[in-house]
Amino acid sequence: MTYSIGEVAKKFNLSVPTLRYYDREGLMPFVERTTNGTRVFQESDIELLKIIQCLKSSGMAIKDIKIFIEWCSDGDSTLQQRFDLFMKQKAVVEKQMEELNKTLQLIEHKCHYYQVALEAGTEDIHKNKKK
Amino acid sequence: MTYSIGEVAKKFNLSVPTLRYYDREGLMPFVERTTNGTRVFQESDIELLKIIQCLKSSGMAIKDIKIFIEWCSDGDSTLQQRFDLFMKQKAVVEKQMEELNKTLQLIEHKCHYYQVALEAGTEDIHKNKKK
DNA sequence: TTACCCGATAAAGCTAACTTTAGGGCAAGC
DNA sequence: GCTTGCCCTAAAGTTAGCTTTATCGGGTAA
Repeated sequence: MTYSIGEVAKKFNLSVPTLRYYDREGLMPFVERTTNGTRVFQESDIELLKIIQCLKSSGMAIKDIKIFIEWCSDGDSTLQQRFDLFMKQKAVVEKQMEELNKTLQLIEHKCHYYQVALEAGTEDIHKNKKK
Repeated sequence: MTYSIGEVAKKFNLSVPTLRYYDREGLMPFVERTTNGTRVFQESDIELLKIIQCLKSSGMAIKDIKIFIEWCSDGDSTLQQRFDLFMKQKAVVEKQMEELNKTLQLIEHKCHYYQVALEAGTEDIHKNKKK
């Protein structure tokens, strides 16, 4: 099973120019071409794209993902680097979740704050409470 | 207790130009000035900055935070809008946490994948397993 | 055979969120 | 009175991550 760039775009909910941009940036060096230059995506390219998407949503920059892709091309000699990268990225995401939790708590507090203010018809209800 | 822009910058781990940029963008219309134009931050400005930081880390754009700040200036007539905004943002952050969880799971899977590959000395261990 | 998709490239354009640069003011300490 | 360190503004520059535009080629259906 192979896919055209348009099919891949739909699958990943990305635009076709975005995929070509990723290719240009070196994120997809494995994608084959037909004789007239049309990209042909294999199942394995789809799998790699999933990982690229994953690293992207963990906040990794494209130029850093590119380095990982290069490590993939380099074979077993880079296993340690790739392991380290994912361990580092695991810590990064865990940190992000902590931060997001704090953010959520403040937002929930504000929801409650405005709920009470709405019921009272005025924000002053909070000022009075504090004093 | 009041603070200079430099003190606020340290407190929030932001640069001074960034704070001035926020001010220019309309995020800090309440901050007072001395006669010669120097900004003087009150405790209440610090509190508002915390909320701005919170909205920022939930992914809200500066121009949208500005709208919220304007609502704050408009008083009780905008209580409903502000409540709605935080409820919406709560949903946004919950969605982000879901996504981040999926990302974390894939990363953890990859950690394990490379752990096994490292122990075997080659990534081929996974290719063999699949077949 | 002409119209219409789909594919391709190169290059320019865009937006957000800052940062940097260039210029200047005021107050304290040596 | 001069240096140092903080403050100020306006305007230009930067970076990432795309998107848009212009121009082209190939395959198929009416």
